[in-house]
Amino acid sequence: MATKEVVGESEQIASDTVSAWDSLLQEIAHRPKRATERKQDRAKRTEQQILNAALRVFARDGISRSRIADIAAEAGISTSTLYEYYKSKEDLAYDVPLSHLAEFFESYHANAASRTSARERLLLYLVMSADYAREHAEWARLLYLEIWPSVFVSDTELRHSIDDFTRVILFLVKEGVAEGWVSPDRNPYETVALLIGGVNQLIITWLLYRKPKNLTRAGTEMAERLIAMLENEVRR
Amino acid sequence: MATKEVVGESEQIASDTVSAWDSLLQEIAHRPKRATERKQDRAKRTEQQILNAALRVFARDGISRSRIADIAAEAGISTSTLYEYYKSKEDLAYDVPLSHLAEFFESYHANAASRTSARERLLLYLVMSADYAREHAEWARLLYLEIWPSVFVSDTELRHSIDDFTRVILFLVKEGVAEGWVSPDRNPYETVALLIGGVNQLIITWLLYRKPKNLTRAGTEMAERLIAMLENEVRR
DNA sequence: GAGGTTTTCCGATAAAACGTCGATTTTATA
DNA sequence: TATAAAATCGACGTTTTATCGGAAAACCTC
Repeated sequence: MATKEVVGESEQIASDTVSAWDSLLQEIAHRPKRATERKQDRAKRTEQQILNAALRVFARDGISRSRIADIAAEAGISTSTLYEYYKSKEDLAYDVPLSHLAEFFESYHANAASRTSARERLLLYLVMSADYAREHAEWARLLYLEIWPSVFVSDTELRHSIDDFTRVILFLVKEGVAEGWVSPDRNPYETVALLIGGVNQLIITWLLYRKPKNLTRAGTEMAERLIAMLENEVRR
Repeated sequence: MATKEVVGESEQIASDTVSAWDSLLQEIAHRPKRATERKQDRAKRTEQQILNAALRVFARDGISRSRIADIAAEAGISTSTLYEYYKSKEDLAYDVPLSHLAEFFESYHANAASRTSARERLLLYLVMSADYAREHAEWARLLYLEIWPSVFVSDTELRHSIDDFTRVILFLVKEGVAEGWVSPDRNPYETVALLIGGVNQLIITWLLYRKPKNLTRAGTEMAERLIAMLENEVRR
């Protein structure tokens, strides 16, 4: 926390940092939706039904085994109507996780407001990632097991959102260096890979085998451990 | 390294450990191939051509966009012949990475022979994982970006092989506890997730963005850092 | 090396899933 | 309530996956 003695440039930086943080999360949580929005209420409802149905079917059967016809049926519409909304199965699959991802960012932004240090914010971020996956297992299964790594998401709204996920951590790691608890000698990108990798691996294992049983607890433990490890690197 | 004074039970354990290690890698590197093996040489060649063609096409187009007809053409056979070998595209996709994976285990086993401590063996394992991915980028792209997380690999030969990948690390982590450089207070599965996660995230990032430019170097750095972090946890 | 058997290969075709289009119904609005 | 725009759907064409029966090649035995 900045002391009152510190003024001028330092103050400026602190203020810049706060605003940079807020605008980063603002931008991330409210990425522009698709250009063409539906005009009628009925259509908005239909769109939502499609997304819900798609999430269920994709999570149950996997994207490649899922059939457009099944999703349409589940949504209570005809196959051809679905094509009015999405031009292909791939297109649909890449749109499904977006709303949840935005919701996660928003929820995180709200919760992070009370945390002042980058250290606490990072801890919260990692813990919340795991917990959100547990709460929304269908979504998580789709995102982590089927879509995240896929190359073909490039140049998609979704790829940007996934990259945002990384950007937040990168931002906090750099602040961590400024705060002095992250080693400045380490490549920040490497540190990011370390953090995301550890947590994601935990989530993936849980999605595949339902182990560890308590993902929230395991996520917290992992997050605390990772941060403690980073701190250990500087104090020597 | 065991001192000469230590004999009897301790010696026994050391010997058991070595043999457990060797038999683990033996088992892993030589998992039984598919039950029905081809009888004629011509057919064996055809099978190889299919696998090579499939790797190329899958890596280029992604599994879901790839067409069986394209793979067959690339392999120089008819579509129906391909179906004599694999009952579906999915089946084929899950068989493709296997031979490379076995090769990796074998290569690792050979290289690890000269390393005596679990620490060195673990380091080598992590470094070699990254390096093998760099050397066999098409294979790595298929395995890491498309298949590894997929739920539907369950009950497949491939899933066993992927689990083997984890088992080796788990084995070494437990030995690390015995050797005293891994904290016994930590859940070994968590430690494994940490290690695999960090390295895999690095590999995935490289496959997607070709960053970091030098994967071998980055992999070595990451592996050394991870192990140093584990060591930091015990010395306090 | 001829005859018989098994293995491998392929063309034709069925089955399934994807995707399009014009006609029809519903909604918004004036 | 007349009209235009938006949304829906059934019918149909296309693409991709998968099957099957028979031809061709390899193998085996005498």
